[in-house]
Amino acid sequence: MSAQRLTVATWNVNGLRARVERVGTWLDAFAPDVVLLQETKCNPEQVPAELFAPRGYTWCAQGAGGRNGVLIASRVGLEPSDDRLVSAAAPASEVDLLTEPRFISATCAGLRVASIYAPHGREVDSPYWHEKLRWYAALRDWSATRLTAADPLIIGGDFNVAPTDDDVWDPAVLAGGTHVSEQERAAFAALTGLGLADAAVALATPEEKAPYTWWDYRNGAFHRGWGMRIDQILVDPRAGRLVASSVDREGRKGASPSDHAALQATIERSAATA
DNA sequence: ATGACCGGTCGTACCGGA
Repeated sequence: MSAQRLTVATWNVNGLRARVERVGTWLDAFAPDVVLLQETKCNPEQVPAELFAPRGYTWCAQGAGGRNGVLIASRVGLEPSDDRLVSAAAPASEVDLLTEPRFISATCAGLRVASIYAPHGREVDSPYWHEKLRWYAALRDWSATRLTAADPLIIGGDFNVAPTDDDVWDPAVLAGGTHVSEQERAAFAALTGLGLADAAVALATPEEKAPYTWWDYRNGAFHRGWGMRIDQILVDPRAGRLVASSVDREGRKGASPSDHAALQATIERSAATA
């Protein structure tokens, strides 16, 4: 029985139009089968088509102006979905982040994949932070529904949560802020609690913990190691066996990087499930 | 290298990011 390997990669590019050259270099180097981008900061019609078509990718995108924006590109087939995140609860203030382009899903090679950009939250207990939690509840509900469907589920993106203290450079410095609060961590844990594996954690070892994916532009944070692991790929075990995960630290170096590094995960699917 | 941000915008300062 043969096996098929499939690599899914996620990257918050912080402006796709400003990152065309780097994204192209990265696609050529890693050749991911499925690409999940966040913070494209452009409308779908502004997506640089020359990035994808010549490399054999088809893509779909959500975007509205110069903020947020998510995209899925695939070279193993792509069937877009118009699913949206829906909340049973109304927003508690005039702020409604479920209307922003932070979620898109598609079916690629028999897998349902989603590219997500979780809200930042700004400050703990602010209206934006409460919206972050409401957004997470909607993502959990959507994920639970998808896990009852036939196609295995993979969700990748910028979750804007560091799931444990191991995922930040200094818990004491960050205490009291967003990304590390008990409520945000519980919201993230509700997703893994559905049975989705955090790929980087699943493949980490005692000697090499799951690597950071984000470093602040300011204060030389990257070179000081002041990072956080806030980008994840969550994998339904039905999708296959996790065999590799890596973070492209090189892509965070040099001139004009994103403040996020790309994260790749490779699964091995049996021929029976492919 | 001992110092340190960036993209996008009805813009040339400001917002939002994490």
